[in-house]
Amino acid sequence: MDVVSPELNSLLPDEIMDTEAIEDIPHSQPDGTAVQSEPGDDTSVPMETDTPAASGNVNLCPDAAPTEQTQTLTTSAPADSTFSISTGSQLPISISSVSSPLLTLKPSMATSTATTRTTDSVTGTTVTTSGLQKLTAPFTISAANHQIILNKVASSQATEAAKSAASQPQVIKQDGQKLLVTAIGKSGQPIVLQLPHTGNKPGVSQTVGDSKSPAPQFKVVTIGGRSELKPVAGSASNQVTTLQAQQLKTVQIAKKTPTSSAAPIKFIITKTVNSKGLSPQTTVSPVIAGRVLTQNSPVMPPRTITLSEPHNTSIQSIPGKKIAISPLKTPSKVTVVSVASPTSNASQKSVTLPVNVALGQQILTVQQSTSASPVKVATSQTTTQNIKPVQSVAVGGVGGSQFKTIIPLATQPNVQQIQVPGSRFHYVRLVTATTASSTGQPSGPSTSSIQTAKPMVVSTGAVRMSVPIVPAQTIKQVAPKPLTSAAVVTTTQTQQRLIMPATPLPQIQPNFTNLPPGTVLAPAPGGGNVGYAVVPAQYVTQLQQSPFVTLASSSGFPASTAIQTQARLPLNGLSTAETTSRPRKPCNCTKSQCLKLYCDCFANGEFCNNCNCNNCFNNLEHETERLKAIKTCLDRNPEAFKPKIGKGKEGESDRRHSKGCNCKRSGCLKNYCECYEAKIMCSSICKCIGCKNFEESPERKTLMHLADAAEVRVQQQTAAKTKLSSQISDLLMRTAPVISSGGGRLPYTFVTKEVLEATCECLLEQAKKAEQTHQPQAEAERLILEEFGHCLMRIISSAGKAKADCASINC
DNA sequence: GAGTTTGAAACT
DNA sequence: CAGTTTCAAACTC
Repeated sequence: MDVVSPELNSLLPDEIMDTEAIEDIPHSQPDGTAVQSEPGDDTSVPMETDTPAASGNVNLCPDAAPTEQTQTLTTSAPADSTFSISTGSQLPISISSVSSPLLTLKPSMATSTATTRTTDSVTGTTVTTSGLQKLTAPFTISAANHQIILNKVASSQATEAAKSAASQPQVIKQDGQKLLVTAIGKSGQPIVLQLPHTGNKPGVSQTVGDSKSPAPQFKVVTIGGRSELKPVAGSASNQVTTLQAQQLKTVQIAKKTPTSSAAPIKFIITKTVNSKGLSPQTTVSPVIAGRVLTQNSPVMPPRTITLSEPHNTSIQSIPGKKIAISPLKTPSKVTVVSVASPTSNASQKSVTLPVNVALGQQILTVQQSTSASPVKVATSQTTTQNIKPVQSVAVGGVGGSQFKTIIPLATQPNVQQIQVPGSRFHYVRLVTATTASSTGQPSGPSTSSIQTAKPMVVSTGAVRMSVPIVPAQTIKQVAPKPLTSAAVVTTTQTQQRLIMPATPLPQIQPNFTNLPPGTVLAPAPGGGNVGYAVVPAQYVTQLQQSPFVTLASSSGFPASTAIQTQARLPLNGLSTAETTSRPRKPCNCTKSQCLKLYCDCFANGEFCNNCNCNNCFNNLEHETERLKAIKTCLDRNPEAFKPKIGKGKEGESDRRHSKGCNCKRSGCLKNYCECYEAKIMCSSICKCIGCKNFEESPERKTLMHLADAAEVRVQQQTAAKTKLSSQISDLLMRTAPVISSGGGRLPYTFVTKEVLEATCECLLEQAKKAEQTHQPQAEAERLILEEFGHCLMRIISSAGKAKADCASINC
């Protein structure tokens, strides 16, 4: 059984995609401290650096172990862009340029004889997690669009050939094979590592198998286009610096073999961060489990991306391995990671996540297959163990499209949700509990099982949270765990959705991107053990608040409704700020069970929480019903859960309703109209009658003016109230202490009841006197006023005297 | 707060 | 695809 080592998990938050599955690595030492790589297996794949004139500098800095073959490639690039890659145990990639054009790196060959040998059986791409890493696959880095695409040859034969002739260069097919690292940050541009389409280059042979199998694209979606560099690599010598592809990743992607039952080819991208746990040398990783790390440092620590693929002879012989990855056509990007069933030790049992790319979504399938030979991953503390890759997929849609994370879950996986700092994505780490027990993972002090269960907290900037979550099946096993004070849960990201594989539901898989958050795809009857659960960001937040993933949690906690804290997902077409500033209205559904689009909560992919609905099924307790309802909605309208209001290219003015309204009586000037409600004009696609919601509409202008006026009034009133309140407060602040102390009392404070009565008596007495003397009325009034003046003078005098006395006393 | 109006969603 | 019904929000009183 495979369990992600705690160290690796602890490092994961920093990573976009992190599959830490390393399996079938022969010759791994039992203690697991180091995975030994076989020199013979090391297939040196010439890596060429193709650097466009305008591209940034690419440096391959091998650091290396003496035995390592490393090459340093430096490519001329724009001054602003620098890309450096050192292949030793690590592949450091540094991109210092944002605006630089596409940078294509073709490392001639970097082979490292590190302890860990992970070689892509198909492409020969090797990524080592234990300090030795091979980067044999050429890759392209486009700093301009924040995309780094690593193209990997998906030919099993290539690997086989490589094994047969180690000296022979492996074939790298560069067509369409991409490792896409997408950093959705400020620009929203992904970082793509891509193999150049150089075809066959000198020293590079292409295998037949490659031509048959479609070029797999591996897309790693990173979080937040931060410019900071993070130390990901373990060994000090090996460093990868990337301004935008900062995420450490260990991605093991099992190539799906459609035609063969043989074990799937695995493509492993291992970020050095993970290797930290594997390699004692690794020390740089900022991410520490249980700690809050601030990653918003302007200086981005170097990152290492390791591509490793365990050798599997059986696998290698299988041509035509495929990875179901959709072309990069649609803005929506989906990465799907499947975790093989932990229960099967049978060789080549691959649980390939059937990812449907139908919607043009980019889907990354990361699969971990259990092979006969156990994968030996050297961790500092653990012995040989199979590490299940845990993948998080972030789908970054253009124009506020949906972000989703699809994670295949093992049978009894533990999930750790990771919030990458600065990222708008939530990451989920899945750990197979059963594997931990079965593999007899070392029960060291800091056993991985325990650590994995613990929530990771990674803080960077405003968003800083990594919380373990459990898969849909094990949701009831979540035990509440108080968050640390440092843990700050923010859901500032725009629509974030996590798809957690729970059990297979093939019929829905094609619509992953359309699935609303919170969707749990139930396993299809007779299907595999891999399913999907679409977890909304809110859900992640919910889980963050209490859930504690226990590995051996067979005892089910009842599905906690408490964790269903309503989170705020951006509404259609609205920015996060807009949505976060305005809490969603609770629904009042009575008949729909909140499982129809009538319900705004459901329509927005949210769980009901603090709503006024009756007989609500839109919660975790009714996953099945909810799933079914979602499927129904999707069947009816595949885009049912997509935002209705698409963002225009340039600001709000271009926003428009995707379907248009059908208003008949409201003139589209009431909130009945979805266009008006969204504060957008009706467009040509609207079918409304008597529409007044157009630019030149006088009614609309009047309404707008009235609205503006009302708003102004409200603002003025608010300002006036605020001012008055402040004045009163100020007055109270000035007077209250005086009154209490007696010193410095204002004169009027001396006008007590007694003083007032005395004054009145004086005035009356003066009036009587004038009356007795038969003074004219005017004179009488003068005398009275004069007496009043005298009274005031005496009061003031007394006040001053009292103040002086008080002051003297205080002194 | 109850009742009415409205239009999207669901249904036929 | 069109017409009708259902539904819940928006609105009015």
